[in-house]
Order: sequence, then C-alpha cells, then structure tokens
Amino acid sequence: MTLISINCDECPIYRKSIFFGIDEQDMVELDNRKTCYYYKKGQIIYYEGKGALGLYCINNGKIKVFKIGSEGKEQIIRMAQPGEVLGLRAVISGKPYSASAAALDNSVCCFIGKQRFFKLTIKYPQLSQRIMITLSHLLEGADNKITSLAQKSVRERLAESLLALDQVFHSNKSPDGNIISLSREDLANLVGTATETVIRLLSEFKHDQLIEIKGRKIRIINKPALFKIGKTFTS
Amino acid sequence: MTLISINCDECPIYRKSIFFGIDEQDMVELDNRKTCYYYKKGQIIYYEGKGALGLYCINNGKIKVFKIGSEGKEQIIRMAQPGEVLGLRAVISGKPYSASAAALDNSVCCFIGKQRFFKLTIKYPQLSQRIMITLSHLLEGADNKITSLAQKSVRERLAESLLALDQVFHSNKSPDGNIISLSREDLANLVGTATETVIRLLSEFKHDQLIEIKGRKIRIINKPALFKIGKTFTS
DNA sequence: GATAAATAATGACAAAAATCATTTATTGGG
DNA sequence: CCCAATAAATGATTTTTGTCATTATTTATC
Repeated sequence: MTLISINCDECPIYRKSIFFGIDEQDMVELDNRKTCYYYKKGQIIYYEGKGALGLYCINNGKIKVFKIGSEGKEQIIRMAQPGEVLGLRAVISGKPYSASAAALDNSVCCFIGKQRFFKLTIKYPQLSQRIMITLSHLLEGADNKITSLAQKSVRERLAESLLALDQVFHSNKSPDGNIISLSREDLANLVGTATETVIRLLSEFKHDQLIEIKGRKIRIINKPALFKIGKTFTS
Repeated sequence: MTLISINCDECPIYRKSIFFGIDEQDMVELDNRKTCYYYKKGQIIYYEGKGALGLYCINNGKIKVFKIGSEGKEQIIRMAQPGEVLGLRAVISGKPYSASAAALDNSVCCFIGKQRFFKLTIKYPQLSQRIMITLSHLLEGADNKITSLAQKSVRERLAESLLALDQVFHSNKSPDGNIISLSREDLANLVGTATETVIRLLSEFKHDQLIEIKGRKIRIINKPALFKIGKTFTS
C-alpha cells in the first residue's frame, strides 16, 4: 500500500464518478486533500467491523467486497470496478464497515474523508441524488443475488457469475473476448459454494465448450449457452 | 383494497417515518394529496416490473416484499412494518419496481406520488439524508441475507428467520411472548427452502421445546437456543 | 531452472435438502 | 356447523452439494 498522487481531472473515470460536476475550486481542494493509495494484488483496503473514516474511489483495478460468515468463510458480496465508490453504506449510515474490501489486481483507490464528503453533499444536491441512485442500484443487485442464491442451483449461479464477471473483466481483452482471472476459491466465494464444486462445474463447462481454461484464466466462448444455463434475462 | 382517510398527525408511526419534521403546511398538503388504502390479507400492493408512480408508507399491518424467481417461485426479500416505506428503491432510481409487495395481514398503506415526494426531498435536506440512511440499512440487511443464504444451513437460517420475525410480529403479543403468524409456504419463501423442509424443521424445534406451534401460530419459547442454532450475533 | 508452496483437479463418500406421494389437520364459506 | 378447499404433516426416495483425502499442476522464489 503505497501513497501516490492522482488528479481527478486526469482520472479516466472521473466523469463516470459520483463527483463529476463539482466546480474547479472544490476539485482542486479534493485533489489536495484526498490520499491515493496503490494496493498490490491481495491487499486489504478496509476491514469489516472497523469504523469508516471516509470512502474510497476506485481509480484502477478490481476490488472484491466480502463478508466473513459465522464459520469464517468469505462471501463475496460484489465486485467493484474503477469509477465505483467503496464504503458508501458505512459512511452514510455512520456505522462501521459491514464488509471488507480487497484488491484482486494491483489497484489504485483514492480516499476521501467523510467530513469533506459530507460538505460536498450539502453543497451539491446532485451528489446526494447520485448517492441515492448508487445505493438503489446496489440494493437491486443485492436483491437479485438473494433470489439467485435461494432458488438457483450452483450450476446456474456459476453460469450467471461468469457472465457477470465477463463485464467486470472487460479491460482484460483478448482477440476474441474478455478474460476472467480469479482464483477458484474466489469464484466459489462469489457463487456461494465449495471450491471443489466450482472446479467440477468449470471442467464440465469446458468439456461442453462453453468456456476455455488456461490456468486461472477463463474465457467465455459460448455466451448464449451460459445465459440459458444461468436463466439470466438481464444482460 | 378500499380507500380510507388518515391524517399523518394522527398516525401513530408518523414520528418514526422519514417524513417526520416537515412543516405544518406541507403536512396538510401531504394529507390532502396522499391516498390511503386498506388492503385485505393477501392483497397485492404493487407488482414487480410495473412502473413506480410513488411510494407507500405503511400505517398498519405487515407486508412481504418478494421477487419471483426464474421458476416462478416467490422469494421474500424482506418483511416490512408500520413506519417503513415501500417502493423507495424504484422511485429513487426511476426504474420499475424490482419486487412485489403484498399484505400479510389486513393492512393500511398511504400512497405518495413521486413528484410530490421529490419536491419534499428538495425542500428538506434531512429527508434526503433519511432516504440515504434507509437505503443503507436495507443494503446492509440484504448483504447479511446474502451471506446467510450462501453459507448457512436451512436449519440455521430458519432459526435466524424466526428470531427476525419475532421482531416484526411484536404487535401480536401473548402473555409470554410474540406470536408469529405466517403460512409455512411464506416461511419457506423467506428462508429460501422447500415448504416440507420448513415443516420438518419446525417439528424438530417444537420437539426440542424451542417453539410452540398452534396451527400457523408460532411462539418462541427458547430464544437463546435459537440464537445459538442460527449463529446470530445481532439481536 | 530447481524447489517449495500454493492452487487446482479428481475420486469416494456422506450429508443436506429437494421432490414426489400420501395422509391428516385446519380454515373459511355457505 | 358442516363440507370443500387449502394447508400442514409425514414418509420414502433421489438429487445435489459438501467434505475429506489424494494427486497433479501451477506459480512464485531463490
């Protein structure tokens, strides 16, 4: 975790972030006061249960947001990408982080203290609006995940998760398609199953020529079939 | 679904609602413009997929919020109580309802059109603040449910759900404790399992003297034991 | 590039939970 | 209060998934 320097106006995802549209002066202040960190693959950004001092804006990389279940097993709640913000729920509610966040790749996140953040929300109503919309989207995603976990088989959920990951890993382009790179364990913790079960199902998908596997790199080669297996109607 | 008349200032849960604190004039206008409905047990308040024209403030009763899975099975996302608001996610995000809502008891809900609602959020920043906090709490609950569904056994989840329902049914007081009244099917759809499995586990809990069963009425008689089974640490 | 450590793969088995079939109870309407 | 309809309970069986053990492969490090 190394300190680095990044200016918002040079940030490729700034205009997709919730902060887009604040005036020159506030942006300069934000740039001066925020602290940007470089995280190596695997490093923890924050821990579940700890007080939230602010939020993290993802500049680069892929982040997993996860909770630890009662038996100590990880459950990945969601995958987050550049332009998304981490810790919003905790900062808004004033409660500790209800999940941990860790870098799946080498990543960069910028920390914004909550006082500064709240000041901006007061000054910019559209920021509050975007926060509400962001929370709404997260909630919709979580409700879908609940329904999926409760009703779908592991096989169906794995197909679904591979398709969702395909979106997250869109920066890992190969000539013909995105490449998902994730440990089997992380994949199991995302799908909500045992690692062995994921491995077996991946072999099956590979045998059926739905995916290609090279080590931990997975490429989807038959999307429509996976959509069918996953019973997924949203792209 | 019958129209009835209710004034917010006479509503027992008004001061616990997100609207508490608006001034006299806005309250009178809200009273004049909102429409309150009486729903009989089982009636639908709104349907998943339909456009959201506004939100519903629960005055009385118990509401289930549920989604229909790919095989047509209900999944109960959450139980809502008087003072809570329904349809917030849809109204905020401007998207259709992502779940349906139905009355579990005879219930009363007041409908507030979204234009009127948005006007209030602009005038009262504390309302926006409360909306964000409400969404944050819903999100935290959903994330917990995800972890529970992914990692706990049905037995554990049933214990957990019974304890959660005990909170929701606090108005059904008997001399010694709250009484949960819910069909086995609804309970199964809340826990995320088959109805038969719920029935078997309830018999087991009854045999172990953790609960008492009279028809569809369930009373918890050994909370600590259920907490232990559910591996639940939050009350 | 060799070596150890970590991860992935595979097999055998056990446990959990779903499904299907049937019987028993409960409830609500006439 | 009775009867039909609905819901609950129970049993038998199958399917799915998890667990444990072992081997193979990959990855990182010296």
